[in-house]
Amino acid sequence: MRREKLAKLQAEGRDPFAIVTWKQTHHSKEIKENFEALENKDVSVAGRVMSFRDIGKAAFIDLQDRDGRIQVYLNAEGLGDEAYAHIKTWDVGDIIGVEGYVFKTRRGEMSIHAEKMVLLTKALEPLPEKFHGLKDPEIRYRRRYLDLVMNPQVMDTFRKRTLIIKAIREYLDSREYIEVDTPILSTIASGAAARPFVTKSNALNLQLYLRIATELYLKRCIVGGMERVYDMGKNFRNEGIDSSHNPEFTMIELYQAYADYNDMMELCENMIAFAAEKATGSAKVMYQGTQIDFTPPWRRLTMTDSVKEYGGIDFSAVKTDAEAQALAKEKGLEHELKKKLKDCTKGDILNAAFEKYAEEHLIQPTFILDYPTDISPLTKQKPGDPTMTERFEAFVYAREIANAYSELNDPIVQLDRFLQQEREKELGDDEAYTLDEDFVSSLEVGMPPTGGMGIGIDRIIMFLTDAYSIRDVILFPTMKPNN
RNA sequence: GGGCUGCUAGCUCAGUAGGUAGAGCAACGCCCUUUUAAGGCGUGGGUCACAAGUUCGAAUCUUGUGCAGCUCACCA
Repeated sequence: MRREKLAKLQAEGRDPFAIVTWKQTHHSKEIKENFEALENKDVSVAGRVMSFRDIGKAAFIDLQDRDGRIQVYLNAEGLGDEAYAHIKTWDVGDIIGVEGYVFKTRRGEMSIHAEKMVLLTKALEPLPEKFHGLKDPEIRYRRRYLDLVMNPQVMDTFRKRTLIIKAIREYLDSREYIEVDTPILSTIASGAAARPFVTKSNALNLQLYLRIATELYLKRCIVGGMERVYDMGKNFRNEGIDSSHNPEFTMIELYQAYADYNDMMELCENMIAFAAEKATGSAKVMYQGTQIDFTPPWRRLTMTDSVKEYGGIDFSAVKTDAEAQALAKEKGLEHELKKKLKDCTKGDILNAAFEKYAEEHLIQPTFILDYPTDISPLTKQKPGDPTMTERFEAFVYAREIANAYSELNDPIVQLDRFLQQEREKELGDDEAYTLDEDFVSSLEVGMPPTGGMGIGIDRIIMFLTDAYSIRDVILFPTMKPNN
């Protein structure tokens, strides 16, 4: 039916697809916000026909543009008999241009009294139903364009996404950080515990990996003397998909020379509070019915203290791996451990106890400090305690949103840590860190003491837009094909 | 990967003692000059996700497959 209408239009020499441009002087929202100034003035708008109420010798169209909707009133007096009859053949979903003057209907609806209307694009597929809209999550994600047309909240979320990302850039740029692009394709995917995607260069006849982190390249930039750098972009991890994981996701990593993890904590809480205010107008936001307050300073708690507080286990009294193993057995922690109990260090067991007892309680923004050395191969040890590192993770609503540390810059220790990881890999941990020899040699050139941090941008956006699933903040989430 | 749930008209959803498939909106036709989930009268529209099985007969029961959502595990 719509195809027949299109064919007729083309036969009549008014093919909408032949039109190249339309002069848009106003958007819906600015007309509504400046109604008094614009009343009886001419405007030109464009957008999609969302509903068409034909009442005979007059009709009303709800026109939707980037910012919302505005009603268009049309009749034969304003447009001429022939044009009016023609416009009545248009459909919901069509994209049109309208010129006319601004006025208010009897019911008080701010509207445009049409004087000229042009069909700019014919929609061959009808839109979902106007009242119930589009709900099916599969169609919403697969055909996001329909979701954007039908669900204004979705448009709002993705506009906020842009505001948040801009705010983060603004925050760092104003503090003399340099934004760089590090490689997405490389022969070694390291810098995080994750399996990479594998691809191949035809020209080089070479197996390449998609990056799982930007860390090792950014630290090379610090070695080179950039002092403050960041890379905000996609990482790729070949892992499962759920409501907080997408195989490709946006991450920022930033590094600051002559700083440590305490400086990173301050940067983290201030930057996220800044982004929250820019995007939502407040550092306090509602997330899934719970108020989250990002106002600095956030709570600071060591991992050991968190396990003591929430699990009633005092690891500061545990001296050896054997004692820790006995404790793990007593508390039934074997289940939480990846390795066999006898291969576990005190650090592995502390981390397992943290995940079991403490993590779920971390609703308001909280920094968990001082991670075991065994699970932190790129991190500097704490002065006076080689089993622990100067590392923190930030938690909100029991989810990790940031990971930061005082960077390990001793090339000899770093090589040892990588070799330990290689051994883990041989023991069957296919997510252990891969040795990057060139990175180690960059440390031999000399990296100043440096603080670094990674923040999951999608997760920050989830909290600031009240999104339950990461798919609601990624325009085109990864999906299996369905035919 | 495990468990649970869903898949019926373009959209939102009904539809089991197994018996020729329904509503609202959308579409099509007619009426209506300030409506707004406009209204009134009329009409058309389906490989019930896919495949096999049970049965005289399957949207409905059984098995398998696909996709999706939730959830647990894994993973930061």
